Order: sequence, then C-alpha cells, then structure tokens
Amino acid sequence: MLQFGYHQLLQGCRECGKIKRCFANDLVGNPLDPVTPNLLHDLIQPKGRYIYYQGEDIKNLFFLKAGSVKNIYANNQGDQQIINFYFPGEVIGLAHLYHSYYLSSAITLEKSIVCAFSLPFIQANCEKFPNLLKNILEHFNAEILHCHESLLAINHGIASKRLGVFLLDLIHRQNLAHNRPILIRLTMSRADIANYLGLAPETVSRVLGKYEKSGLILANKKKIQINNLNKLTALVG
Amino acid sequence: MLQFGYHQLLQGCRECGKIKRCFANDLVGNPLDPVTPNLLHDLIQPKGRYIYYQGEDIKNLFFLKAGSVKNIYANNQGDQQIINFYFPGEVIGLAHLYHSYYLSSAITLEKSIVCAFSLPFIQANCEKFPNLLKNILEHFNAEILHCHESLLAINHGIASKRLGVFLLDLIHRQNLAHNRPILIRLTMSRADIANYLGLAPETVSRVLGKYEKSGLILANKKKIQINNLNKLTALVG
DNA sequence: CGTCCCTTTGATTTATGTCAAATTCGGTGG
DNA sequence: CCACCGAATTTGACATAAATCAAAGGGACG
Repeated sequence: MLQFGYHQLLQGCRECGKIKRCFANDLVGNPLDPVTPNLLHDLIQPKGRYIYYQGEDIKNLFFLKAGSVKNIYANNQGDQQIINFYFPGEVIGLAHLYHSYYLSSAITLEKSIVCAFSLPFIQANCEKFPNLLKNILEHFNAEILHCHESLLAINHGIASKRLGVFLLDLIHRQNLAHNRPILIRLTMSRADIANYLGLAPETVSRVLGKYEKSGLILANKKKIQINNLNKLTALVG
Repeated sequence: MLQFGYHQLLQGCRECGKIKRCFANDLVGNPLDPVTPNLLHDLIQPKGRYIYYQGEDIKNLFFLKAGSVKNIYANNQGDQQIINFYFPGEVIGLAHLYHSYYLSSAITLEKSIVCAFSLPFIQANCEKFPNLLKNILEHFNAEILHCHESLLAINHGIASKRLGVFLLDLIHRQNLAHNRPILIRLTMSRADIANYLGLAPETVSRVLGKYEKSGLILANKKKIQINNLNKLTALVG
C-alpha cells in the first residue's frame, strides 16, 4: 500500500486541476503525520472497478479527479437502482458519512483517478480546519439538492422531459455550457441512463431519436451534440 | 417578537419530548447571550402556514416539535413538487444551509409547533460544540438517504409499490411499528400524496382501495390501519 | 473476419393519466 | 343540533405514454 507523508501528497495535490473543490485544498498548513496512510493519492482505476461495495465497512471518502463513476443501490430482491453519476471534482461516499457501512456501491464507468481520504483523517481535520468542514457541507448540500431536482424531474416528467433534465444536469456539472457547440460525452450505457431515469432502455433510445429528428441534438453513439440549448431548457420547464 | 434569554429557552427545551434529536440538546453549558433572538421557542403555527417561502433569504433552521410539514418546490412554469414531508423530531430547512435563499417552501399540514435556530447561532455554536455539528450532519445524512430511497421507489415501482414505500416510510419515521394494530394518521391530502409520489390523486385512491380489498390495510379517510405489515413489506421489495 | 453485446426499431400490451360524475367530508351558520 | 355548501375523495369510462416482447442492425474486440 502507498505510504507518503502528507507534504508529498499535498505537493502533488497542488497540481491537481480539481484542487479548488478538493478537501486537500483545505489542509494547507496541516501538521504532517507520515505514519498512517490516511490520504491515498491518484489511485488509477480501470473501467468497471468497484470503488466500494454496498455493505462494506466505510473507511474512506473519495475525491474524483478524472473519469466518471456510477453509484448504485441494490435491494434485497436484487433490484438495482443507479442513484447518481459522479464527475471530476465531485466527492463520492458522502451519503454514508454517518453509517458504519456503505449503503450503495460505486463503480467506475471508464478509467478514472480517485483520491481516498480516511474517515478518521477527515473527522480529525474538520475540527482543526473550518474550511474543510465548510467544503464537506457544501458537497453534502449539493448532493441533497441534486436529489431533490431528480425527484422533481422524474416524478412529473414524461420520458422526454426526464432525459432533458438529465442532459442539462450533465452540461451543468461538467461545465460544458460555455462551449459551442456543446458536446457531451456519455460515459454510461443507455441501460444505465434508463435505470437512473426510471425508464426502459428502448425508451431512452426512442427519445434521443425524437430529439434528433426535431433538430434539438445530434446523437452519435456516446457523443451528443446540443444544437439548441434554449429549446432543450424550455422543454424541461 | 419573542425575547428570551437562552437559559429560559433551554429550560423549556429540557421538557420537550423531542429533545434528544434537537439541537438544543447539544448546547448544554452554552454561555448565554440574551440580547439576540437566535432561538425562537415553541412557535405555534396553524394549518397551512408557511414556515418559509421559496426565494426568501435563509435565516433559520427549524426543529419540528409537533405537527407535520410539507416541503414544496415550484419551478418557473409553476409546476409544484412536494419534496418531502416532515414529522416531529425532524429538522426543516437543512437542504438550504449553504445557499442564501430558500430553494423550496415549507408549509404546515396541521397545527404545528416549531423552534427556530438562526443560522449565525448554529454556525457559531458548531465550532464550540462538536455534538451539535454531529447532530446536524446526521440530520443531513438522513435527508440524503431518504432522497435516495424515494428515488429508488419512485423510479422502479408501479403505483402500488410506491404507495407501499410511502406508508412504510411513515411508519418508520413516526415510530409506529411497535403498536398493534399499526395506525397511521395521514395529515396530508390525497393530492399531496399523489404529487409526492408522482401519481394522479385518482391512482392513490384506487391503490388504497385495492390494498383494502386484499386485506392489507383498513382505510378510513385520514386514518390507515395496517393489518399485515409483513405482506406490505414484501410488496415493496 | 466473426462473435458478442449494445443499441435501435417495430408491434403489442398494460398501467396509469385524464376527463367526468357521483359521493362523502368538513366546516359554517342558523 | 342540523342543514347547507364547497372541497376533497372516490368511482367509472376512455385515452395514451411507455413497458414489454421480439428481432434486426451496428460497433468493439479478439
């Protein structure tokens, strides 16, 4: 297992493109404790790798530096529900912070880079660094708000509205709105999107087809080009 | 406006049946500051009263001592979505903690009693009282988990499954499971339930009727008696 | 070049929304 | 206490969006 002193780790962190949102950013001036591997840095994970398993003891929060991850919950019957997707700059595992074990699994959708922060480390440093706490609360808050918006969209939308909300969410979370044309790279399968939105994969396919016919988007397998953001925004309400 | 010193307020708090989950419980030994009205105690609200309005500046977190509250979000088009219901011992307004204004409205469903904690008060005391912070994070966490479960239920359930999940959630959150028979008092209208579950009010009515015919429950207007909790649990998966 | 899996497309079924009407409930005032 | 009114709920008939079932097309990868 990796064994770095914090100073080395944090040195590397300063060059991370996502440092602004990362916990590491809040630890500047932290007294070093090179003995325990509380911060695992730049773990490179292949596609399909479990970051953590549902039921496993919770040990870390993860900061996603590159790639993408799906968060999936399975009930007793084996039904599976994708709860959320995560993108660079986001924190994975937050929803489990006050439980002893993970309540869902996190799986990479593509080759990804994550940094792991141990819970004792986080908790100890929250007391010392108010900014760290604030950062965590903000991520927490974003998680709740995202959930609320998902609920609204899924509850009251027909399929085409749900997919519209999904696309807009991707644009927003990946900061794509300022590019022309807006290009989305879907790292998840149609089945994943369908599961996430509570639709059948066939319906996702049909709605994308319908969007394309109406000139709203240009869809080519995993690449989506948004031609008319205003119209898409209007569609979802 | 009410003007009490904290010692008086906290005195009253110790007799509150919900003190265990309340922030006030974490403030024992707090130095008093009787000047600012940071803690408004036992506000009695009639049915239909707004605790806060969507768009209003966020000033307080609220602890619900008695009654029940619905949390509702309206988009630009005027579509409304009930995000959650709150019951005694729960905290209202948490999802807005890191925004400047409320992103949804909270409305009492019946005569209710709430206590208001100002944000500066909360924030200042979080630094002094680790238990307070822990408490807030636990409430936060519960909020996220509830959201996840709602998503799962609503996404992958047919109407009867959604309503089953809803009833089980009420039983759980109101600690009704240990009573025989289990009696639920629905403080919200059928239309509210329908909106929350993403169904039509007629469907809610029909599903309740179906439950009753199958002997699962006994429904009499706002009162629901659960006859077969195991069967209901099995139904929702 | 062939296999497998993902995706798309088409035909059919079904759950649930919508519209409309009947019934019940809850509150108000005589 | 009872009669009335409006609102909420239930019930019924019908329309429709989306699931399901089935099969064909297209990429990725060995």
